[in-house]
Amino acid sequence: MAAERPEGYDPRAFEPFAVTVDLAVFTIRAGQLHTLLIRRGEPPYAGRWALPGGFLHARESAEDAARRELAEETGLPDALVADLQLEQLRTYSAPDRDPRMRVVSVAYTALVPDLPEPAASGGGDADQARWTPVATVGPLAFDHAAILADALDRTGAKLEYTCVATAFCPPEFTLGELQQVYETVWGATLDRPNFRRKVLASPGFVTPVPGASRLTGGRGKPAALYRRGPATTLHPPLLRPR
Amino acid sequence: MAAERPEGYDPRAFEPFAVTVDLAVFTIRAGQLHTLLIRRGEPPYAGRWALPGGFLHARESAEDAARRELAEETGLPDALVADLQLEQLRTYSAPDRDPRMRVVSVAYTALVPDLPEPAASGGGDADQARWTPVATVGPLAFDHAAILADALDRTGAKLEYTCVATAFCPPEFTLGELQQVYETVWGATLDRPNFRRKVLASPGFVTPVPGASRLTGGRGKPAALYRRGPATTLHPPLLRPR
DNA sequence: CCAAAAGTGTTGGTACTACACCCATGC
DNA sequence: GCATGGGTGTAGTACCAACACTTTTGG
Repeated sequence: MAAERPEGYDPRAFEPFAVTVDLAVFTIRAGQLHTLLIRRGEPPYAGRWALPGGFLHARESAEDAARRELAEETGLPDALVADLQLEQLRTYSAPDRDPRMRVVSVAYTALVPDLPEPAASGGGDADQARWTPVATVGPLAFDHAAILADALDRTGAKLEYTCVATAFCPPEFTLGELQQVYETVWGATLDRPNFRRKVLASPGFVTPVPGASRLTGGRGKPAALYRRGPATTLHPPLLRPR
Repeated sequence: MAAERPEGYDPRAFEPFAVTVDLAVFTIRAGQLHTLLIRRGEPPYAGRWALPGGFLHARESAEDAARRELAEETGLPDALVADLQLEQLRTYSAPDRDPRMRVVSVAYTALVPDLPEPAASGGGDADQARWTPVATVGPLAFDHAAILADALDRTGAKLEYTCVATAFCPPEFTLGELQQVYETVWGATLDRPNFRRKVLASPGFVTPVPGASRLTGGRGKPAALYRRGPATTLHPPLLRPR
């Protein structure tokens, strides 16, 4: 309550916490949902895989910190990272989630198109960063397995009623590629004609690139290309099969 | 990234933050959506209304802190508060959101049935706590107006696809009362026969109390009574009128 | 009887599922 | 030609909004 708010910097007036961000970064590679993991070089959990993340700087919001960490981990230019899909997931604050000290972590979910493997961090203490299929993720450091599970749930749900699926695709994509995003994240197969109609019936979900087309599997009719549209929510929603 | 995680309690390894919870507590009184506000007794924002909230204790999760503050502000017994609807909204971390120091706040939304006016805090420095119609809320302290707006958006959306509406009702309620919850939060009128059918068609949303009935407006046929059912999500969703 | 609130029935339109079918390309 | 993937058409169904109607109470 307001009565407890500190009136200055008196260190007795509040408990000091460290605040971090953790990132669940998803992409689709070779028809499988992957997440970016880094391998810890120091205890606790040395050698364990963990979600990328880090401490908030002194005058930085959690979202700014998340974008900064994302740029560092993926090696993407900051300009590109600035308009990537980034959504606050939730905050994890169990007192014992970090064995060393009290750390409260704000988790974010990022959806990115297929990117090159992150450059090995030159001599850093995190010895590697790697895209890992979510199906093969083993035990993670801290409570990161729970964060990852929450992020997966939320991402699956968001596909139903928002346009975020396009964040997994390159700037120009085919409806078949967009459908594969849904099928991969949901682990379900969808009817192609109906998927197509629902997407095109949602105003602002995708906009056609006139005249452009691309062969996908080497064979078959070249598919028309689309770009992400201006809409962010999906009316009506594209519901998962039961 | 993991490399930046502190290896011990070295105060130079991380920026110290204060962590608080803020609560957007909603109830329905006399057909209007109300929120619980407290009046600040000290600067900054002395005399301004603010959301209830407070600092995390040393070994307490954000949700535990939110329930503790909720019990303190509403005067409800802890046992009752333990199973009230409480949902993490999001975390607010702008560097300047508190003029005195760096404070990161985890916001929660709570939905409660109609309660008595909170007892005046005996000689505390927060001089009053009061239920206020959301339509008449003026400027608030800190970024609490933004938190309240986010909480309203989320609550309206959650009514569509979850069963939380029953949290606004007493243990036994009529379908008319449940419908008023939707109409009040959404600011829309619904068709009674269709509302009734949708609610009863959602398995586990409500369970009938056999034989029980109650007069609502003094006149008219007494309405059957229902209790909250075991379900938490609504299939199919109960969508807002466009 | 009348007003008010609860509850039931019916109907027309919309939207969606599940298919069958046609088109364009590589081999 | 045939396999493969893109794209169109359509019939049956399920759902849903709108509104007419019946029931039960108080005055």
